[in-house]
Amino acid sequence: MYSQGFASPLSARPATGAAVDPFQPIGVRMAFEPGDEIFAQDEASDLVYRVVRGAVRTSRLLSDGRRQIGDFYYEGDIFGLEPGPLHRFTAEALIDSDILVVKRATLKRYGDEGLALERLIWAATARELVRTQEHLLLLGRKTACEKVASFLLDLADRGRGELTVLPMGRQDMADYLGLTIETVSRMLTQLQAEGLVEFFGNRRFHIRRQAGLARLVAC
Amino acid sequence: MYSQGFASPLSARPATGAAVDPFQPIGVRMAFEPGDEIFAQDEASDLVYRVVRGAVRTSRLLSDGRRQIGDFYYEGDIFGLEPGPLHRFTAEALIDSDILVVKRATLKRYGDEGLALERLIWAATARELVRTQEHLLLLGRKTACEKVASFLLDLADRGRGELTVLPMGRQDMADYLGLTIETVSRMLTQLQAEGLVEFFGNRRFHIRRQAGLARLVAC
DNA sequence: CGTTTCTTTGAATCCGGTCAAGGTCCGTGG
DNA sequence: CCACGGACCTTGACCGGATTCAAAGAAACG
Repeated sequence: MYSQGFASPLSARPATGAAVDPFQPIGVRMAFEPGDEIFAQDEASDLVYRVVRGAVRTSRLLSDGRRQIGDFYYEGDIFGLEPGPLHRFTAEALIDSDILVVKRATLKRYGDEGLALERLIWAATARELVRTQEHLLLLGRKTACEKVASFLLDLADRGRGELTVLPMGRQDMADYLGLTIETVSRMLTQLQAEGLVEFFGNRRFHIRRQAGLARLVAC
Repeated sequence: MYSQGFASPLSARPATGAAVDPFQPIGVRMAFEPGDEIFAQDEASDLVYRVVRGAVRTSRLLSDGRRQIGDFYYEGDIFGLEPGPLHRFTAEALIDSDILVVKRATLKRYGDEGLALERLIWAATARELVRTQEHLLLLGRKTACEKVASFLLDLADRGRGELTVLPMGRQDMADYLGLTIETVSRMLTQLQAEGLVEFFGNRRFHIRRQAGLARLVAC
């Protein structure tokens, strides 16, 4: 639903393997390591980004250190779109990632391809809004257990395999869900004890009872 | 910042007084009473709405009755924009309101005016995203006291007078802030006791110490 | 002026947070 | 291959902010 089928220059796929994607005349491909900053809050936002490989988080810091994660972005996702001239969130790589970077202003020079891209950007903004609204509901009116269940289901929906990989640590999950790491951990333990999910190590899980989990999500 | 200066057919202003605005060739003006539904969740979303007079809330209901308010809209605000074909929130009038309703598909027929409108709609969507992101931070990482303080400041920033009117009841505030009415009430009492705001009746207040309130907001 | 609805206040409870160990995972080097 | 070390995760005990339950008080309406 998210990562496939964009017939546009931005659709560089890691599957091609090459360092410079042959289907990719626009933009620059950059590599980031875990924790690397891709752009910072309050920086000028004239670039658009696409995850070619890896995973990214956007976040905002309150003055006293509290942090809220805006969203996570995976292979194929576009991010860094801002309605204004400045980034309202910081973006950082969660794991080793290749990011395609395009100057927004140059898109217009690319004729049809540029137009297709502009359309793609509009679609990405729309998707951003929808996800943010869903996130709102989660933060405002769901319990800790429902939050964690929602998160796991959402993540599993993207991956196509039985086994889903968590590219982020517990602290990132907590800051996305508006919880503490301890609470996240406890809920994961609980969901596992109920036989709804099963973890293999800290960052691999699969959903045992989809319906049971879905019942917890509250919608 | 929000309600003035749109040089477009949608800028019907209540100040003109007439039931049918002379500057308003497009769209239909409709009247709503408190609690009236303007559109429902999961309804088709081919219309765009503008508050000519009054105030509106958008909200979403979980199956068990929990409710999250998406946002409040006041004079001049555009709402009902959806990235997809269906409304993801319900919209209801908070007080007696006049709403201008425009079919989105017809905009294209209006040439320059239609184009101006499309641009206006893009701007409104952008603003929507920014506000939703701010709301996210509030729900995820702010305390009850900070939430209420943020809310009052945000509302006061829109009105130009000393005295600000709350067009919504405590339950609506609570469902916007992810709290209960009791907690909202307690925080209001507390802020008043600290001399930061002053209430005149339940729905009128003014800010006594802007800086003191702002210090509570955490950003 | 009485009725209804909304708001405030108080007391008790509980969910999630805080603080503090203890355990696990995993990369590194012996 | 195993031992070590550090980062990350889990668990437990306790605490506290927000909710819940209950009732009193104000405001709005006819």
